[in-house]
Amino acid sequence: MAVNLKQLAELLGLSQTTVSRALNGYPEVNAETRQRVLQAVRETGYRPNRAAQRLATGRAFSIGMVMPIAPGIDSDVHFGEFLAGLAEEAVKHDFHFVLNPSAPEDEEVTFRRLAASGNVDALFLAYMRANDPRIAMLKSLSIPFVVHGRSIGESRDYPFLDIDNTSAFYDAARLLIQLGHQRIALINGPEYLAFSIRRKKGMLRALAEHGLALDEALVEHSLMTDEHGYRSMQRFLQHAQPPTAVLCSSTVLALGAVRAINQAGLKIGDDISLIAHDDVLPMLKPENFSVPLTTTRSSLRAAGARIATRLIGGLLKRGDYPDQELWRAELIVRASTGPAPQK
Amino acid sequence: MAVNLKQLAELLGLSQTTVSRALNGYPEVNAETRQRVLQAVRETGYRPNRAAQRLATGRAFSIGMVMPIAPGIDSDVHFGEFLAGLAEEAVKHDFHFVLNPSAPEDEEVTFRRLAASGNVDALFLAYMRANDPRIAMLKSLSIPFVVHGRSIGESRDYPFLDIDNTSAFYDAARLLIQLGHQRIALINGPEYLAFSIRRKKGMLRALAEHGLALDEALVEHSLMTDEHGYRSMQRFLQHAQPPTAVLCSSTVLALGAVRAINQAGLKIGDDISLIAHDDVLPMLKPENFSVPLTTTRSSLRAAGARIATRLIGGLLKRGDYPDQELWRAELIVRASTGPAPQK
DNA sequence: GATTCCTCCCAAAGCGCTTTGGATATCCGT
DNA sequence: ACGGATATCCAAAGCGCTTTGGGAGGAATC
Repeated sequence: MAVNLKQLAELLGLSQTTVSRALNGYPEVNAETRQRVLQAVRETGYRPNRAAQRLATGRAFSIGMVMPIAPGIDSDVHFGEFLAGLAEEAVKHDFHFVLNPSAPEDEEVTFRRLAASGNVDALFLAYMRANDPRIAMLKSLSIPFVVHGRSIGESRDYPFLDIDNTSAFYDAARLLIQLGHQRIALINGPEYLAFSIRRKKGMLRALAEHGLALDEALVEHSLMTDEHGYRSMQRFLQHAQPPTAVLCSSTVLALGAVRAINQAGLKIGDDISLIAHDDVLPMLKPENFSVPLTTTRSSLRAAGARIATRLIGGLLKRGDYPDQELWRAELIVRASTGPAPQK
Repeated sequence: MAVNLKQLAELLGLSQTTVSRALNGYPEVNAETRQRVLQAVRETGYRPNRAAQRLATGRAFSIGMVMPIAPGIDSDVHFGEFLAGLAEEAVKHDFHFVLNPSAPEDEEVTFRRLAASGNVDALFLAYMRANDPRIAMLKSLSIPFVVHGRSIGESRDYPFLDIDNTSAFYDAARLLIQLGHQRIALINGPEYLAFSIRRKKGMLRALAEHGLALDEALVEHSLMTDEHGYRSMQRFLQHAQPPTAVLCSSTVLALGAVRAINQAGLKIGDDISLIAHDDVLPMLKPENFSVPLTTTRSSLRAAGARIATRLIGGLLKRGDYPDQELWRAELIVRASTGPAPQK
C-alpha cells in the first residue's frame, strides 16, 4: 500500500530528486511543480520512510530527555503530565522520543553520551535550579535544546519556555491582600527549584508593595505531594498567629492543605482563603474540590507539547518559533478566596 | 572515530557479508573467524548503525507503549517507576522506546495505528483488567507483545510477567492470622484492576482457611494515593468494631493509613498491625517509616526492565526467555506487625 | 548573435547495513 | 580417484531517502 519516493516520482513523471526537493522546501523547484507534488502526496498518502531519512541525512529525528530518577523528583504526577504532552506531540510528527533515566550524579555523563551517540538531535531540560550547571553544559555540547523553566543567576541567553511564576504568585498574593488578608502563608515546592524561588519572590513583592512582611514561619518547602501539603498546613494552623490565607504551589499540595483545614474545623473561603497553582492535572480539577479552588492556571501538558513543537519545528526548519517564551498564568477566582475574617 | 562495517571488514581482511553474519549469529561462519570478529569489535568499539539496520531489515528496533492518560491511571508514581525500568533497559540495547499517550476510548485505534505504522516491532501492555479486551486485540494484530500483569477470565495463552499477587496477600494475611488477628481490613487499588482482584482473593483464601470471613465494610478500593489511604483508614477506625490489622496495596496508601492511625492515637505494630505491598519506590522506603513497615516486596522497576529485556531479547532472537513469568513477592517482616491486642 | 546567467530538472552516488546467489575449497564414501 | 555433500566465504544488489554535480533551455547581457 505505502508508496515510496520512487513510485511517487514515476507517477508524477518526475525524478526522485525533484520530488524530494519539492517536499523539503528547496528553492530550485517550480512553484507549480511543487503544488503537483504536494497534491500527489495528499492523494497517495505518501510518508517518507524515517529509517531511510535517518540513514541518508545522518540525523536521528528524535528528541531526548534525561529522566531524573532521584528520590523526590522521580516520576511524580507533574512529571507524567508534562511527559504526556511532549510525547503526544512527538508522536504526531513521527519523532521518537528517547527517555534516558539517570541518577542526578550521572546526569552529565548521560547527557554527553546521549549527545555523542547521535541517537537524538535535540534535548530538553526540566526541573531547573538556581545557577543550574546543566545549561552551560548543554551549550557546550552543540546540540539544540530547550529548557522547561528558567535558571536563576545564569545569563538569560538560552532557549526556554517558562511560565511567569513571579507574576502568577504576585497576582495571587495581591488579590489576597486586596481582600484584606495580612498574614499569608506559602506552601511551596522544593526550595532548590527555580520555580519555587520565583513564586516566593512574587509573593514577597506583593507583600512589600503593601508594606507587609512575610513571616518565615509561614513558609514551607517540600515535595509536592498531598501528604506534605497536609503537614505544612497543620503546622501553620498550630502557629500562635495562624494565617488567614495560604498560597499553594500545586493543587496536589492544596489537596492536603484542604484536609488539614477541614480537620481544624475551619471553613475555606471564609475562615481561611486558599489559592493554588493549577497545572491542569486531569485527575485533580480545582473546580471539583468541595470548595472550588481559586487558582493560577497554566497547563503543564500544553507546555510539554509546545516544547516538542519548538524542538521539532526548529530541527525541520519549519516555521519560526520564538527562542524564549514566558507564559502568563491565568488567575481564576473560585470559592476558596474571600475577604479576611474580622477578628 | 566510529568504525563502520566496511572498515571493520577491511581491517579483518573479510567481506562485509561474513562480518555481518558473524555478528548476527548465522551458522555459515567458522567458529574461529567469529571469534576474530568479536575480538575486533571489542577493540574498535564497533556498533552497528541503527538507522542502516532499520532500513535494511525493515524492522524498527523500537518497542511501543500506549500510555494511558485517563484520570486515575494517569502518570502516578507507580507508573513512573515502571517506566524508568523499561526505558533504562531499552536505552541499554539501543532500542527506542516510543510512548503513545492515548485516552482509553481511543486505545484500540492507537494500538492499530502503532502496529501498522511499522514504528515499533513490539508492544507492551499494563494496567490489566478482568476480561481485558486488549489482549484479544493484540493477538489479532500479529505483533509481539508482553503483558505486565495478567487478565482474569481470559485464556492464559499470552506472554506476561506478573507477580503472584494472590500468594503475596495470602502470605501476608496468613501471617496476621497466625499473630492472632481476626478482623483484618484491606485498602486496595482500583476495583477493576486485576491485581486488586487477586490480592483480595489471596486474602480471602487465607481467611477462609482459618474459618474467618471478610467483613466487606473493611474493604476499600481506590486510587493509590496517600490521600485515599488516609480516608480509607479513617473510615475503618470509625467502625463499631475496628480492625486490628490492615493490608495495603501500596506503600503510598500505607503512608496515608499510617497518618490516620497515628492521629487516632493508636500505636502501629501494637494496637494495630499493618502490611503493605512495596513496589520499591525510591522515594518511599518502608524501612524509613516512623514504624518500619512489614511488606510484600517486588520491584516495579525490575519488572519494567525485565519486560524490556524479554521483548528485546525475543526480537533479536537472543537467549531464550520464558513466555510467562510469575514472580513471587517476598514477605519481609518489620516492626509494623505484632500480635493481636488482647481486649 | 554570441556569451553568460538563471531556472528547473535529472542521473547517479552514496548513507551503512542485510541478504541473495553464487564461488571455492575441503571432505566423504566408494 | 571422482562426483557430490559440506563448510566458508564473497560480490553485489538492494532498503528508501538525500545530495552532488551536472545539463538543457530560455532570458538577460553586450
